[in-house]
Amino acid sequence: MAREALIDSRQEILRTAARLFQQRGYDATSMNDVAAALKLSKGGLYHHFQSKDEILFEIMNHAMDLTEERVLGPVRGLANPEERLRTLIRLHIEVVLSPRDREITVMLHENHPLPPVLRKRINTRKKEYVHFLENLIAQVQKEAQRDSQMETHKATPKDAHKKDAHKEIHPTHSVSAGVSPRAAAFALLGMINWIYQWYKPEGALQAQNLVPQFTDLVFGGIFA
Amino acid sequence: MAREALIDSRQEILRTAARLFQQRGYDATSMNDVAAALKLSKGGLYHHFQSKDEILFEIMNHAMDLTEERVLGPVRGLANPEERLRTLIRLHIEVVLSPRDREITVMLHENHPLPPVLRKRINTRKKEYVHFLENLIAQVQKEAQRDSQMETHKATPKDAHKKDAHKEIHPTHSVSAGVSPRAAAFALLGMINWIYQWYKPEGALQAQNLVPQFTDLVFGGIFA
DNA sequence: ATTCGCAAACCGACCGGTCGGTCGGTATGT
DNA sequence: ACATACCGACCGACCGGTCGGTTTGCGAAT
Repeated sequence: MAREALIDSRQEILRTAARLFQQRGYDATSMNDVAAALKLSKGGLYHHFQSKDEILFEIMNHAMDLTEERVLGPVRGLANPEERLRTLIRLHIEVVLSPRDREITVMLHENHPLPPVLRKRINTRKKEYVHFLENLIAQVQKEAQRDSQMETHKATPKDAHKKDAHKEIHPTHSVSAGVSPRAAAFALLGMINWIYQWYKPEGALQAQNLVPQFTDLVFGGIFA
Repeated sequence: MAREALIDSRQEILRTAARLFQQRGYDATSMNDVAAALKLSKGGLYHHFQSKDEILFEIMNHAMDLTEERVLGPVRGLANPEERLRTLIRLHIEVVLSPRDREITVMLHENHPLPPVLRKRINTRKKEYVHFLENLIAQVQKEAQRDSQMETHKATPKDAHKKDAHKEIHPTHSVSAGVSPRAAAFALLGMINWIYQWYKPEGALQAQNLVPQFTDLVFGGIFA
Protein backbone atom coordinates (compact mmCIF):
# COMPACT_ATOMS: atom_id res chain seq x y z
CA MET A 1 0.00 0.00 0.00
CA ALA A 2 1.05 3.58 -0.53
CA ARG A 3 -0.29 4.55 2.87
CA GLU A 4 3.16 4.54 4.42
CA ALA A 5 4.67 6.42 1.50
CA LEU A 6 1.98 9.02 1.91
CA ILE A 7 2.67 9.78 5.53
CA ASP A 8 6.38 9.46 4.81
CA SER A 9 6.34 12.17 2.18
CA ARG A 10 4.11 14.31 4.36
CA GLN A 11 6.59 14.06 7.21
CA GLU A 12 9.51 14.79 4.93
CA ILE A 13 7.71 17.91 3.74
CA LEU A 14 7.09 18.91 7.34
CA ARG A 15 10.73 18.43 8.25
CA THR A 16 11.92 20.55 5.34
CA ALA A 17 9.29 23.22 5.95
CA ALA A 18 10.20 23.36 9.63
CA ARG A 19 13.84 23.88 8.71
CA LEU A 20 13.00 26.76 6.39
CA PHE A 21 10.51 28.30 8.81
CA GLN A 22 13.12 28.23 11.53
CA GLN A 23 15.81 29.77 9.33
CA ARG A 24 13.86 32.50 7.55
CA GLY A 25 10.66 32.78 9.55
CA TYR A 26 7.20 31.58 8.59
CA ASP A 27 5.98 34.69 6.78
CA ALA A 28 9.24 35.15 4.93
CA THR A 29 9.12 31.59 3.59
CA SER A 30 6.90 31.11 0.56
CA MET A 31 5.27 27.91 -0.53
CA ASN A 32 7.50 28.14 -3.57
CA ASP A 33 10.55 28.05 -1.31
CA VAL A 34 9.29 24.96 0.45
CA ALA A 35 8.45 23.23 -2.83
CA ALA A 36 11.80 24.13 -4.38
CA ALA A 37 13.72 22.80 -1.37
CA LEU A 38 11.91 19.50 -1.89
CA LYS A 39 12.52 19.59 -5.65
CA LEU A 40 8.80 19.90 -6.12
CA SER A 41 6.54 22.32 -7.89
CA LYS A 42 4.14 24.39 -5.86
CA GLY A 43 1.23 22.48 -7.36
CA GLY A 44 2.82 19.20 -6.36
CA LEU A 45 3.26 20.48 -2.85
CA TYR A 46 -0.42 21.39 -2.64
CA HIS A 47 -1.21 17.79 -3.46
CA HIS A 48 -0.05 16.85 0.04
CA PHE A 49 -1.26 19.82 2.06
CA GLN A 50 -4.29 21.99 1.71
CA SER A 51 -2.77 25.22 2.90
CA LYS A 52 0.28 26.85 4.39
CA ASP A 53 -1.58 27.09 7.68
CA GLU A 54 -2.04 23.35 7.75
CA ILE A 55 1.70 22.82 7.37
CA LEU A 56 2.43 25.16 10.24
CA PHE A 57 -0.17 23.52 12.41
CA GLU A 58 1.14 20.04 11.69
CA ILE A 59 4.65 21.21 12.51
CA MET A 60 3.51 22.55 15.87
CA ASN A 61 1.41 19.53 16.63
CA HIS A 62 4.37 17.31 15.84
CA ALA A 63 6.48 19.48 18.11
CA MET A 64 4.07 18.79 20.94
CA ASP A 65 4.19 15.08 20.13
CA LEU A 66 7.96 15.23 20.35
CA THR A 67 8.02 16.91 23.75
CA GLU A 68 5.51 14.45 25.13
CA GLU A 69 7.49 11.55 23.76
CA ARG A 70 11.00 12.72 24.60
CA VAL A 71 10.35 14.69 27.80
CA LEU A 72 7.08 13.76 29.47
CA GLY A 73 7.33 10.06 28.62
CA PRO A 74 10.71 9.37 30.23
CA VAL A 75 9.92 11.66 33.14
CA ARG A 76 6.70 9.86 33.96
CA GLY A 77 8.68 6.66 34.41
CA LEU A 78 10.62 8.06 37.38
CA ALA A 79 9.48 7.66 40.95
CA ASN A 80 11.33 10.37 42.87
CA PRO A 81 9.83 13.84 42.32
CA GLU A 82 13.13 15.68 42.52
CA GLU A 83 14.71 13.34 40.04
CA ARG A 84 11.68 13.79 37.80
CA LEU A 85 12.17 17.54 37.84
CA ARG A 86 15.91 17.26 37.23
CA THR A 87 15.28 14.95 34.31
CA LEU A 88 12.60 17.19 32.87
CA ILE A 89 14.97 20.14 32.90
CA ARG A 90 17.68 18.13 31.16
CA LEU A 91 15.40 16.59 28.54
CA HIS A 92 13.56 19.83 27.83
CA ILE A 93 16.84 21.65 27.26
CA GLU A 94 18.06 18.85 25.02
CA VAL A 95 14.88 18.95 22.95
CA VAL A 96 15.08 22.71 22.50
CA LEU A 97 18.73 22.52 21.52
CA SER A 98 18.43 19.44 19.30
CA PRO A 99 19.32 20.52 15.77
CA ARG A 100 17.22 17.66 14.49
CA ASP A 101 13.97 18.94 15.98
CA ARG A 102 13.42 22.33 14.44
CA GLU A 103 9.71 21.92 14.98
CA ILE A 104 10.15 22.94 18.61
CA THR A 105 11.70 26.28 17.76
CA VAL A 106 9.05 26.98 15.16
CA MET A 107 6.36 26.21 17.71
CA LEU A 108 7.99 28.51 20.25
CA HIS A 109 8.27 31.44 17.87
CA GLU A 110 5.50 31.32 15.29
CA ASN A 111 2.19 31.29 17.12
CA HIS A 112 0.85 34.52 15.71
CA PRO A 113 0.38 33.37 12.11
CA LEU A 114 -1.80 30.43 13.10
CA PRO A 115 -5.55 30.93 12.59
CA PRO A 116 -7.33 31.23 15.95
CA VAL A 117 -8.99 27.81 15.81
CA LEU A 118 -5.75 25.95 15.22
CA ARG A 119 -3.86 28.13 17.65
CA LYS A 120 -6.27 27.20 20.43
CA ARG A 121 -5.64 23.53 19.80
CA ILE A 122 -1.90 24.05 20.24
CA ASN A 123 -2.37 26.26 23.27
CA THR A 124 -4.44 23.57 24.94
CA ARG A 125 -1.61 21.09 24.59
CA LYS A 126 0.85 23.67 25.85
CA LYS A 127 -1.27 24.30 28.91
CA GLU A 128 -1.30 20.61 29.73
CA TYR A 129 2.47 20.69 29.77
CA VAL A 130 2.51 23.72 32.05
CA HIS A 131 0.12 22.05 34.45
CA PHE A 132 2.23 18.93 34.56
CA LEU A 133 5.31 20.97 35.38
CA GLU A 134 3.40 23.03 37.93
CA ASN A 135 2.24 19.92 39.78
CA LEU A 136 5.70 18.42 39.60
CA ILE A 137 7.24 21.49 41.19
CA ALA A 138 4.60 21.44 43.92
CA GLN A 139 5.45 17.81 44.65
CA VAL A 140 9.15 18.55 44.85
CA GLN A 141 8.53 21.42 47.24
CA LYS A 142 6.26 19.34 49.43
CA GLU A 143 8.77 16.52 49.61
CA ALA A 144 11.59 18.90 50.48
CA GLN A 145 9.47 20.44 53.21
CA ARG A 146 8.64 17.02 54.66
CA ASP A 147 12.30 15.99 54.62
CA SER A 148 13.43 19.17 56.30
CA GLN A 149 11.04 18.58 59.18
CA MET A 150 12.73 15.30 59.97
CA GLU A 151 16.06 17.06 60.07
CA THR A 152 18.00 18.82 62.78
CA HIS A 153 15.80 21.43 64.37
CA LYS A 154 18.62 23.89 64.59
CA ALA A 155 17.32 26.94 62.82
CA THR A 156 19.58 29.77 61.80
CA PRO A 157 18.54 32.31 64.37
CA LYS A 158 20.86 35.14 63.42
CA ASP A 159 21.48 36.77 60.06
CA ALA A 160 18.96 39.56 59.86
CA HIS A 161 20.90 41.35 57.18
CA LYS A 162 20.62 39.95 53.69
CA LYS A 163 19.90 36.33 54.31
CA ASP A 164 16.18 36.87 54.08
CA ALA A 165 16.31 35.80 50.45
CA HIS A 166 17.33 32.25 51.23
CA LYS A 167 16.59 31.99 54.92
CA GLU A 168 13.69 29.64 54.32
CA ILE A 169 15.40 27.17 52.11
CA HIS A 170 14.99 24.82 55.06
CA PRO A 171 11.67 25.94 56.47
CA THR A 172 11.75 24.82 60.05
CA HIS A 173 8.13 24.58 61.02
CA SER A 174 6.59 27.25 58.88
CA VAL A 175 4.26 26.41 56.03
CA SER A 176 6.31 28.27 53.44
CA ALA A 177 7.30 25.73 50.82
CA GLY A 178 9.01 28.12 48.38
CA VAL A 179 7.80 30.19 45.48
CA SER A 180 4.44 29.51 43.93
CA PRO A 181 4.58 26.44 41.67
CA ARG A 182 2.84 28.34 38.90
CA ALA A 183 5.34 31.18 38.90
CA ALA A 184 8.21 28.73 39.14
CA ALA A 185 6.85 26.72 36.23
CA PHE A 186 6.58 29.78 34.00
CA ALA A 187 10.02 30.93 35.06
CA LEU A 188 11.56 27.57 34.26
CA LEU A 189 9.81 27.34 30.92
CA GLY A 190 10.95 30.87 30.14
CA MET A 191 14.60 30.29 30.82
CA ILE A 192 14.61 27.10 28.77
CA ASN A 193 12.41 28.20 25.90
CA TRP A 194 14.33 31.45 25.56
CA ILE A 195 17.55 29.57 24.86
CA TYR A 196 16.89 29.44 21.13
CA GLN A 197 17.07 33.23 21.07
CA TRP A 198 20.73 33.42 22.02
CA TYR A 199 22.25 29.95 21.76
CA LYS A 200 25.07 29.49 19.27
CA PRO A 201 26.49 25.96 18.97
CA GLU A 202 29.98 27.39 18.62
CA GLY A 203 29.58 29.67 21.65
CA ALA A 204 31.24 29.26 25.00
CA LEU A 205 28.02 28.15 26.67
CA GLN A 206 27.46 24.62 25.41
CA ALA A 207 24.56 22.31 26.02
CA GLN A 208 26.43 20.10 28.47
CA ASN A 209 27.29 23.12 30.59
CA LEU A 210 23.83 24.52 30.36
CA VAL A 211 22.01 21.59 31.95
CA PRO A 212 23.77 21.58 35.34
CA GLN A 213 23.87 25.38 35.48
CA PHE A 214 20.14 25.74 34.94
CA THR A 215 19.40 22.84 37.25
CA ASP A 216 21.43 24.33 40.06
CA LEU A 217 19.78 27.68 39.50
CA VAL A 218 16.31 26.21 39.76
CA PHE A 219 17.07 24.26 42.91
CA GLY A 220 19.20 26.77 44.74
CA GLY A 221 19.32 30.14 43.00
CA ILE A 222 22.40 31.92 41.78
CA PHE A 223 24.40 30.96 44.87
CA ALA A 224 23.85 27.24 44.39
CA MET B 1 9.72 75.77 14.57
CA ALA B 2 8.24 72.62 13.13
CA ARG B 3 11.19 70.61 14.36
CA GLU B 4 9.34 69.45 17.44
CA ALA B 5 6.20 68.66 15.50
CA LEU B 6 8.27 66.55 13.15
CA ILE B 7 9.74 64.32 15.84
CA ASP B 8 6.41 64.35 17.60
CA SER B 9 4.56 62.93 14.63
CA ARG B 10 7.37 60.47 14.04
CA GLN B 11 7.05 59.22 17.59
CA GLU B 12 3.30 59.01 17.36
CA ILE B 13 3.67 56.92 14.23
CA LEU B 14 6.14 54.69 16.03
CA ARG B 15 3.78 54.24 18.95
CA THR B 16 0.87 53.27 16.72
CA ALA B 17 3.01 51.00 14.59
CA ALA B 18 4.40 49.30 17.67
CA ARG B 19 0.89 48.65 18.90
CA LEU B 20 -0.16 47.09 15.61
CA PHE B 21 3.06 45.10 15.27
CA GLN B 22 2.56 43.70 18.74
CA GLN B 23 -1.07 42.79 18.10
CA ARG B 24 -0.89 41.32 14.60
CA GLY B 25 2.81 40.75 14.08
CA TYR B 26 5.18 42.70 11.88
CA ASP B 27 4.71 40.78 8.64
CA ALA B 28 0.96 40.63 9.01
CA THR B 29 0.73 44.40 9.41
CA SER B 30 0.82 46.34 6.15
CA MET B 31 1.91 49.92 5.74
CA ASN B 32 -1.68 50.60 4.77
CA ASP B 33 -2.81 49.31 8.16
CA VAL B 34 -0.39 51.61 9.94
CA ALA B 35 -1.40 54.58 7.83
CA ALA B 36 -5.11 53.89 8.30
CA ALA B 37 -4.73 53.62 12.07
CA LEU B 38 -3.19 57.09 11.99
CA LYS B 39 -5.86 58.39 9.61
CA LEU B 40 -3.19 58.83 7.01
CA SER B 41 -2.69 57.65 3.48
CA LYS B 42 0.18 55.36 2.69
CA GLY B 43 1.89 58.12 0.75
CA GLY B 44 1.58 60.45 3.69
CA LEU B 45 3.12 57.82 5.93
CA TYR B 46 6.09 57.49 3.61
CA HIS B 47 6.70 61.19 4.04
CA HIS B 48 7.90 60.48 7.57
CA PHE B 49 9.70 57.17 7.10
CA GLN B 50 11.67 55.80 4.23
CA SER B 51 10.72 52.16 4.66
CA LYS B 52 8.91 49.66 6.82
CA ASP B 53 12.28 48.40 7.99
CA GLU B 54 13.17 51.84 9.28
CA ILE B 55 10.01 51.93 11.38
CA LEU B 56 10.79 48.55 12.92
CA PHE B 57 14.36 49.57 13.60
CA GLU B 58 13.32 52.80 15.25
CA ILE B 59 10.83 50.92 17.41
CA MET B 60 13.51 48.53 18.59
CA ASN B 61 16.05 51.27 19.12
CA HIS B 62 13.51 53.16 21.18
CA ALA B 63 12.86 49.99 23.14
CA MET B 64 16.53 49.82 24.02
CA ASP B 65 16.46 53.49 25.01
CA LEU B 66 13.56 52.71 27.31
CA THR B 67 15.29 49.83 29.06
CA GLU B 68 18.43 51.87 29.56
CA GLU B 69 16.43 54.76 30.92
CA ARG B 70 13.97 52.85 33.10
CA VAL B 71 16.09 49.89 34.17
CA LEU B 72 19.81 50.52 33.83
CA GLY B 73 19.62 54.16 34.87
CA PRO B 74 17.95 53.66 38.25
CA VAL B 75 19.99 50.52 38.91
CA ARG B 76 23.29 52.29 38.35
CA GLY B 77 22.41 54.71 41.13
CA LEU B 78 22.39 51.99 43.77
CA ALA B 79 25.45 51.07 45.78
CA ASN B 80 24.70 47.59 47.12
CA PRO B 81 25.12 44.89 44.45
CA GLU B 82 22.36 42.68 45.77
CA GLU B 83 19.94 45.57 45.88
CA ARG B 84 21.01 46.49 42.35
CA LEU B 85 20.12 43.00 41.16
CA ARG B 86 16.82 42.98 43.02
CA THR B 87 15.91 46.34 41.53
CA LEU B 88 16.93 45.26 38.04
CA ILE B 89 14.65 42.25 38.27
CA ARG B 90 11.74 44.39 39.41
CA LEU B 91 12.23 47.15 36.86
CA HIS B 92 12.85 44.78 33.99
CA ILE B 93 9.65 42.90 34.75
CA GLU B 94 7.74 46.15 35.01
CA VAL B 95 9.06 47.35 31.67
CA VAL B 96 8.13 44.10 29.93
CA LEU B 97 4.66 44.16 31.45
CA SER B 98 4.01 47.86 30.92
CA PRO B 99 1.07 48.16 28.51
CA ARG B 100 2.39 51.56 27.53
CA ASP B 101 5.69 50.26 26.16
CA ARG B 102 4.76 47.88 23.41
CA GLU B 103 8.11 48.56 21.79
CA ILE B 104 9.74 46.14 24.21
CA THR B 105 7.57 43.23 23.16
CA VAL B 106 8.09 44.00 19.50
CA MET B 107 11.85 44.07 20.04
CA LEU B 108 11.72 40.75 21.86
CA HIS B 109 9.73 39.00 19.17
CA GLU B 110 10.49 40.52 15.78
CA ASN B 111 14.19 40.30 15.17
CA HIS B 112 14.03 38.12 12.09
CA PRO B 113 12.46 40.68 9.74
CA LEU B 114 15.17 43.26 10.38
CA PRO B 115 17.82 43.55 7.64
CA PRO B 116 21.17 42.19 8.86
CA VAL B 117 22.86 45.57 9.18
CA LEU B 118 20.16 47.03 11.39
CA ARG B 119 19.76 43.81 13.32
CA LYS B 120 23.43 43.90 14.27
CA ARG B 121 23.04 47.40 15.66
CA ILE B 122 20.23 46.19 17.93
CA ASN B 123 22.09 43.04 18.91
CA THR B 124 25.07 45.11 19.97
CA ARG B 125 22.93 47.07 22.38
CA LYS B 126 21.35 43.88 23.66
CA LYS B 127 24.76 42.38 24.33
CA GLU B 128 25.75 45.39 26.38
CA TYR B 129 22.76 44.77 28.57
CA VAL B 130 23.64 41.10 28.98
CA HIS B 131 27.18 41.99 29.94
CA PHE B 132 25.98 44.46 32.51
CA LEU B 133 23.73 41.85 34.05
CA GLU B 134 26.46 39.23 33.92
CA ASN B 135 28.88 41.46 35.79
CA LEU B 136 26.22 42.39 38.28
CA ILE B 137 25.49 38.77 39.07
CA ALA B 138 29.20 38.07 39.47
CA GLN B 139 29.44 40.96 41.95
CA VAL B 140 26.50 39.69 43.95
CA GLN B 141 28.00 36.23 44.11
CA LYS B 142 31.38 37.55 45.17
CA GLU B 143 29.85 39.68 47.90
CA ALA B 144 27.82 36.76 49.22
CA GLN B 145 30.89 34.59 49.25
CA ARG B 146 32.85 37.22 51.16
CA ASP B 147 30.06 37.64 53.69
CA SER B 148 29.73 33.92 54.26
CA GLN B 149 33.41 33.68 55.10
CA MET B 150 32.97 36.12 57.95
CA GLU B 151 30.17 34.01 59.30
CA THR B 152 30.03 31.06 61.59
CA HIS B 153 32.33 28.37 60.34
CA LYS B 154 29.86 25.67 61.12
CA ALA B 155 29.43 23.82 57.88
CA THR B 156 26.63 21.37 57.29
CA PRO B 157 28.59 18.17 57.47
CA LYS B 158 25.83 15.66 56.95
CA ASP B 159 23.13 15.45 54.29
CA ALA B 160 24.62 13.38 51.54
CA HIS B 161 21.28 12.57 50.05
CA LYS B 162 19.64 15.24 47.97
CA LYS B 163 21.02 18.40 49.47
CA ASP B 164 23.86 18.53 46.96
CA ALA B 165 21.87 20.97 44.90
CA HIS B 166 21.98 23.68 47.53
CA LYS B 167 24.70 22.49 49.81
CA GLU B 168 27.00 25.28 48.70
CA ILE B 169 24.69 28.16 49.23
CA HIS B 170 27.03 29.15 52.03
CA PRO B 171 30.39 28.05 50.61
CA THR B 172 32.58 27.66 53.65
CA HIS B 173 36.06 28.00 52.27
CA SER B 174 35.65 26.64 48.78
CA VAL B 175 35.91 28.88 45.74
CA SER B 176 32.52 27.91 44.38
CA ALA B 177 30.45 31.07 44.16
CA GLY B 178 27.36 29.64 42.48
CA VAL B 179 26.35 29.10 38.89
CA SER B 180 28.24 30.81 36.11
CA PRO B 181 27.21 34.46 35.84
CA ARG B 182 26.74 34.11 32.10
CA ALA B 183 24.34 31.18 32.41
CA ALA B 184 22.52 32.91 35.25
CA ALA B 185 22.18 36.09 33.21
CA PHE B 186 20.68 34.27 30.25
CA ALA B 187 18.38 32.31 32.53
CA LEU B 188 17.14 35.46 34.21
CA LEU B 189 16.61 37.26 30.93
CA GLY B 190 14.78 34.22 29.62
CA MET B 191 12.34 33.96 32.47
CA ILE B 192 11.56 37.66 32.32
CA ASN B 193 11.49 38.14 28.56
CA TRP B 194 9.32 35.07 28.13
CA ILE B 195 6.59 36.60 30.26
CA TYR B 196 4.97 38.31 27.29
CA GLN B 197 4.27 34.88 25.82
CA TRP B 198 1.87 33.84 28.56
CA TYR B 199 0.97 36.87 30.66
CA LYS B 200 -2.67 37.90 30.72
CA PRO B 201 -3.50 41.03 32.74
CA GLU B 202 -6.70 39.39 33.97
CA GLY B 203 -4.90 36.18 34.95
CA ALA B 204 -4.24 34.98 38.47
CA LEU B 205 -0.54 35.74 38.23
CA GLN B 206 -0.33 39.52 38.44
CA ALA B 207 2.66 41.75 38.10
CA GLN B 208 2.91 42.49 41.81
CA ASN B 209 3.02 38.78 42.59
CA LEU B 210 5.48 38.09 39.84
CA VAL B 211 8.25 40.35 41.09
CA PRO B 212 8.82 38.75 44.53
CA GLN B 213 8.31 35.25 43.14
CA PHE B 214 10.92 35.64 40.44
CA THR B 215 13.26 37.45 42.80
CA ASP B 216 13.07 34.68 45.38
CA LEU B 217 13.61 32.11 42.67
CA VAL B 218 16.74 33.80 41.41
CA PHE B 219 18.23 34.20 44.88
CA GLY B 220 17.22 30.90 46.40
CA GLY B 221 15.67 28.55 43.87
CA ILE B 222 12.25 26.99 44.08
CA PHE B 223 12.58 26.35 47.81
CA ALA B 224 13.24 29.98 48.64
C1' DA C 1 -5.39 92.75 8.13
C1' DT C 2 -4.50 90.86 3.91
C1' DT C 3 -1.72 88.87 0.73
C1' DC C 4 2.09 86.28 -0.77
C1' DG C 5 5.46 82.62 -0.92
C1' DC C 6 7.13 78.44 0.29
C1' DA C 7 8.10 74.32 2.45
C1' DA C 8 6.23 70.64 4.91
C1' DA C 9 2.30 67.51 5.06
C1' DC C 10 -0.51 64.86 2.69
C1' DC C 11 -3.30 62.40 -0.99
C1' DG C 12 -4.46 58.76 -4.21
C1' DA C 13 -3.47 56.58 -8.24
C1' DC C 14 -0.15 53.67 -9.74
C1' DC C 15 3.94 50.18 -10.33
C1' DG C 16 6.46 45.87 -10.36
C1' DG C 17 6.53 41.97 -7.98
C1' DT C 18 5.19 38.19 -4.98
C1' DC C 19 2.05 35.82 -2.39
C1' DG C 20 -1.20 31.73 -1.36
C1' DG C 21 -3.87 29.02 -3.89
C1' DT C 22 -6.19 26.71 -8.30
C1' DC C 23 -6.67 23.75 -12.21
C1' DG C 24 -6.37 21.06 -16.37
C1' DG C 25 -3.37 17.99 -17.96
C1' DT C 26 0.53 14.51 -17.85
C1' DA C 27 3.63 10.95 -15.94
C1' DT C 28 4.08 6.81 -13.19
C1' DG C 29 3.59 2.63 -11.01
C1' DT C 30 0.78 -1.35 -10.18
C1' DA D 1 -7.40 0.56 -16.01
C1' DC D 2 -6.90 3.66 -12.64
C1' DA D 3 -5.54 6.10 -8.61
C1' DT D 4 -1.79 8.74 -6.94
C1' DA D 5 1.85 12.00 -7.68
C1' DC D 6 3.19 15.71 -9.97
C1' DC D 7 3.77 19.76 -13.27
C1' DG D 8 3.46 24.56 -14.81
C1' DA D 9 0.74 28.09 -16.25
C1' DC D 10 -2.33 30.99 -14.26
C1' DC D 11 -5.40 34.01 -10.99
C1' DG D 12 -6.82 37.71 -7.96
C1' DA D 13 -5.27 40.00 -4.10
C1' DC D 14 -2.16 42.45 -1.80
C1' DC D 15 2.42 43.88 -0.74
C1' DG D 16 6.14 47.72 -0.14
C1' DG D 17 7.24 51.63 -2.34
C1' DT D 18 6.91 55.81 -5.85
C1' DC D 19 5.37 60.08 -7.71
C1' DG D 20 3.05 64.19 -9.40
C1' DG D 21 0.01 67.12 -7.69
C1' DT D 22 -2.84 69.38 -3.96
C1' DT D 23 -3.72 71.17 0.62
C1' DT D 24 -2.22 73.44 4.79
C1' DG D 25 0.17 76.22 8.11
C1' DC D 26 2.87 80.15 8.91
C1' DG D 27 6.33 83.84 8.79
C1' DA D 28 7.42 87.92 5.98
C1' DA D 29 6.12 91.65 3.15
C1' DT D 30 2.84 94.94 2.02
